[in-house]
Amino acid sequence: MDMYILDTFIKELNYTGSRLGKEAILRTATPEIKEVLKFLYDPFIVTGIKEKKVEARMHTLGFYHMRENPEGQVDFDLLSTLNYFKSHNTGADKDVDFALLEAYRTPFPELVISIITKSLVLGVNATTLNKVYGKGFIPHFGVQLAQRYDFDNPFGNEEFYLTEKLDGVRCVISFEHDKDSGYFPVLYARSGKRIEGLVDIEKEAKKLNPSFVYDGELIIAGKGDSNVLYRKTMSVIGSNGEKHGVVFHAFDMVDYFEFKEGMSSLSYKDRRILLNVSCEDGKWIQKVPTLYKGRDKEEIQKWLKWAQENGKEGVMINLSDSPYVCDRTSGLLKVKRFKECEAVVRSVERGTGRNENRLGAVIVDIKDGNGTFHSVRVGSGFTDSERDDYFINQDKVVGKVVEIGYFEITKNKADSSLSLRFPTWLNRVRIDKEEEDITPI
DNA sequence: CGAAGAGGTTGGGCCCCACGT
DNA sequence: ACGTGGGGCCCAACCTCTTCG
Repeated sequence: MDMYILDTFIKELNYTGSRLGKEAILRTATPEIKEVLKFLYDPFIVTGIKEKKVEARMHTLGFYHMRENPEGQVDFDLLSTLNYFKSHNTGADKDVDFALLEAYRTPFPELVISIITKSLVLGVNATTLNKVYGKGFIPHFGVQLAQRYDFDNPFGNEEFYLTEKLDGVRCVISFEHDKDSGYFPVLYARSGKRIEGLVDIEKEAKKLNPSFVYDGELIIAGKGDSNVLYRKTMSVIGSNGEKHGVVFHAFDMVDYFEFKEGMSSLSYKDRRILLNVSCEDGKWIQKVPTLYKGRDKEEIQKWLKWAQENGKEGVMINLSDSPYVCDRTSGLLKVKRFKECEAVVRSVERGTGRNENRLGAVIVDIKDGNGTFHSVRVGSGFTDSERDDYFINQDKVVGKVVEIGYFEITKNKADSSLSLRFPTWLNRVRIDKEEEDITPI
């Protein structure tokens, strides 16, 4: 592959901000460039190598000050190099070293490294690539995702169903066919990655109708704080081998082929009836109960309150006439309440990528009931101008009391220190308060 | 002209893997 | 043998810009 052609292609792509313009440039890609794009955007290709490992090995190997290699090899077989990392992807030192040696043979070592670390930013994504190169170019697995319900901007006078918002791991049960074993269930995470080893659920799933796909949430069985159950679930799902004690809570079902196409012909109302009659509650597979069905929006408030009082994450609004869409949709809405607390900003941290020369996050301290401080990073919620401003004028925030939004308090497993889940910057600096005046969480 | 879509940042916390001690 | 840190993924949040309707 001519590395200059690749470099020019990428520069052109980055030069235009227009999405339609990017599409036009993508159409000019050579088959080899398309392979590089496939490598970059296929989420199932991982290399185990990111910036930190690269930096560390650059240092060790003495590449640290070599940023360019104008004498390098222009005609370079990049695709074989990339292919190597498809199978050598545990991030071992020898593989990082190989990546560096290969990269520095070309005139564009940084470009090659950014491809291997999959950190090259082009302003396109799988959606655009598939639009240009055809469906299936980048494998895409989509499940229906909810939009946030806005109490100030509600939907019309439509019928809806309320269900509990479950805090676990999203899972889709689909069926495959095999000459020897017939139909057998396969479990997928939201990303399309297979979840293996859930043998109890797989066994029970054989009773389901294999011409449908079942959508639900995995949660460890048992009673207790939803925070604790969530983390136990993550622990079990994340580990290798056989997994036991996890329940699949089914909340939807879609025809197998319609799921593949991305949309159901049946409305939620009809799918729910189907689910009620075709999915029998068992030990490891259970239906998510309907909390309310009707048009009275007061019920949303009522059930949200119920959820909060009972330690639930929130509630889901399923609009009766909406089809199942394998994407984020306004036919499914999530309702949950965020909390706010006070904190003191300790330091400002530089960001990466588009935030390279400005604030990426701040490190704040929250205070517990004993007056002990706990460190939390907050990096979401800043506008670009706030990132610029607070990076240059750090005095505006460092040492100041601010307000932080969050979903829930988390406890560190090892040392019982506290932190916040989904922390966000609200840009409320309390000039009227000092560190001593912080309200404990 | 406002809504929706697409893209790119950022968080906590879990596991596995590689590596140094 | 054991602790530590990086990478990948699970849960996300939010902002910005372009295009659509």
